[in-house]
Amino acid sequence: MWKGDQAMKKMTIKDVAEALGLSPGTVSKVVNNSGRVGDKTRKRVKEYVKKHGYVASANARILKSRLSFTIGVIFSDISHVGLEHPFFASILQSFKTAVEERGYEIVFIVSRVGENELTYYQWCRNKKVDGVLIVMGNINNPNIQEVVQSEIPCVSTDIVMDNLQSVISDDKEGVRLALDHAENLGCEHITHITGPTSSRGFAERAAAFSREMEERGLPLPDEAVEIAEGFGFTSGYNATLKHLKKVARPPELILAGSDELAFGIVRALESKRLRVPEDIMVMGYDDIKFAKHFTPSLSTIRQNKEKIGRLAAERLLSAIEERRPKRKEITKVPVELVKRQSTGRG
Amino acid sequence: MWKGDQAMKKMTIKDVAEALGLSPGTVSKVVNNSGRVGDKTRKRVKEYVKKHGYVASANARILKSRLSFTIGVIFSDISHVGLEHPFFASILQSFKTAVEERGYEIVFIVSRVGENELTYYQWCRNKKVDGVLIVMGNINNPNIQEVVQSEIPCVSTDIVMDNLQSVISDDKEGVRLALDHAENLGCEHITHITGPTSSRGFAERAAAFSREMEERGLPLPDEAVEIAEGFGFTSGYNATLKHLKKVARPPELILAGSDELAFGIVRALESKRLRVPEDIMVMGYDDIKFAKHFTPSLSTIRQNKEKIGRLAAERLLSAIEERRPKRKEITKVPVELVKRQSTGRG
DNA sequence: GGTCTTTGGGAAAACGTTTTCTCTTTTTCC
DNA sequence: GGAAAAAGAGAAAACGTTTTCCCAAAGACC
Repeated sequence: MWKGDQAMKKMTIKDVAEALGLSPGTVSKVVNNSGRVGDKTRKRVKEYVKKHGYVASANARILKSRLSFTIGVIFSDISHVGLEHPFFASILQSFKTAVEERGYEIVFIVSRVGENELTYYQWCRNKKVDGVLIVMGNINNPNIQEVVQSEIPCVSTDIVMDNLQSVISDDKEGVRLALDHAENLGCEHITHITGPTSSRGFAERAAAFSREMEERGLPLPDEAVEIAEGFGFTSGYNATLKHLKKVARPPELILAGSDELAFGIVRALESKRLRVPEDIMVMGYDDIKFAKHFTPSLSTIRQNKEKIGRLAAERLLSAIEERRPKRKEITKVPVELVKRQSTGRG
Repeated sequence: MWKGDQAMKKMTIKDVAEALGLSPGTVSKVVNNSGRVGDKTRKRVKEYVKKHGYVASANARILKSRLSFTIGVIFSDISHVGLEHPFFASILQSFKTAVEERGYEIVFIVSRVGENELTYYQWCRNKKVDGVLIVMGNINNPNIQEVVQSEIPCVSTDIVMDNLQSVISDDKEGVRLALDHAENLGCEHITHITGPTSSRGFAERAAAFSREMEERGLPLPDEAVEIAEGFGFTSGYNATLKHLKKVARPPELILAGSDELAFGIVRALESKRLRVPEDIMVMGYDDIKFAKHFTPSLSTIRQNKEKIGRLAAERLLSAIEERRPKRKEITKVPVELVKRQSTGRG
């Protein structure tokens, strides 16, 4: 027989109070370190609680006190790749461990509960989440706008909006580092292949690329920026073939908007008998775990995913605990150039 | 000024009742499709609720009705790689979408809340989760044992225990397919390099490997099974070097316990001037997304991660909704051989 | 028309906390 | 020693639901 048959009854605050000859209120005060309680009583309660492993019902507590110690996570809906996307998964992981260290937990925001649809904001109110992390979202999504403009503290590691704190990589710097590297390698004809510009990161890098190229006086024909229709391997592959058809002569270096795109780019080039890096060099962006195991190992701009997640957690928790009014604020996290074979001298 | 200043007051069931000249009880009955309510009233309530987007406070509901529509997820603690592990992330993702389709949501079980430590079981009771998914866990962890032996419905996609439903790959079949493939390629001297056998999957594959090798009458010296000290690239790399030192002559094929190990194995071999697949073949296990982009692309045994997650969800939700007594039950999900370059003819 | 059911809906007691008062008792201070 | 202040603890009212009774009205039946 399974042990559940003898499942102990859940211990409530009343049980504790009774066992100690106190009132529930007093016990509550001890547990929450609030209110005034005598030293002796305090100690007695603390000991009992520790010994018997009492812990307050989360739901009752939240219901009464409107503090849930819960962070809602918006992982967008765009297809259900979510957790399988290494870059976002990394950020979420470090955010998660950071908030957990401070006693919070994360929960995914969904827009359906039972039968009826719910906006993100309604859901958050409903659940009384203390804050929201947007790890992947679209600026134009009204659901996201609503929650960002609401009274609920938010932070994003992806988008930038009014009233929203963002913790993101310094994309301008990233592109600059990439182009410095390219110039050092003697490359002048450079193409940027990136993902849909509906994603802020891609858009920003594309813009920075054009600006930088111009400033450096490097050639910037229209075809120098190619937008792939997605962000995976296949998108990079197809975009590359398309690009090669457009241009008279392949560029000397291709800067990808992400590592996954770069993988596709490299394979597409190879399929056209162009060797990387001998005939053409390729740089990625992100430095996901696999970039260094790829062949050729991928030169890339490393985004500090761990730090982004951790910083986002700090910002959000401060905002929650200090009840600051919301305002737009952007924290840029430095990026780093990682040189590997894909831009190595042949 | 941000919209939060005018944040609408949350609508409660009382507001709805009042607006319609009804009692909260009646509204509740309509919302939950329970109890007896006249057709006209029912319709009136439904319309109002839909129009004004009322939705019951999750916490109040859970507190009263002991049904949370929430699944706790145990992602173990072993380092904090969790979400960054492609195999487990995939399973979790498909589990997540499957339960969300049925109106449940997932939440990560942590063993600390505020200041005090909590066992998984306590945490579950505290949160009133309806069920638990163990996506990565250790049989010997008392915390896990406790929750598995409790009255809370559980399902695992990793471990196998008494009173526990498991949805796992057919590892015996996987190893058989791998060895069939090896034999077809004319390999006899085969080594298995796998991860720590504290993980069920690794242990099972190692066992299956030895058994199968014996049954086939293939050579099975002690060194034929090498246990790496971890499950990442580096572990595979080091284990391979260690293995090569032990043996007089390298094996003809190495079967890895996971793709990530296989990546390390291949690179280690290459560092010793052994070409894959010409000099020695390598097979992975899992077929994570990157296996096909690796060079050489990795032959592997594909675990159907999507199906495992989905099936686990189905099993768990049925168990919850049908209130079946718990018992050990293993659902094996078929695996599939994927032939790629790492075992291709040179 | 008088009983017997059915039907629709409300009252109120939980669920397990937190928190604001209030009330004693004790301490402090001159 | 007495008044004022402080300290310690309890009572009770929320928080927003669900659910069990219970009661009145209406239908059904002979």
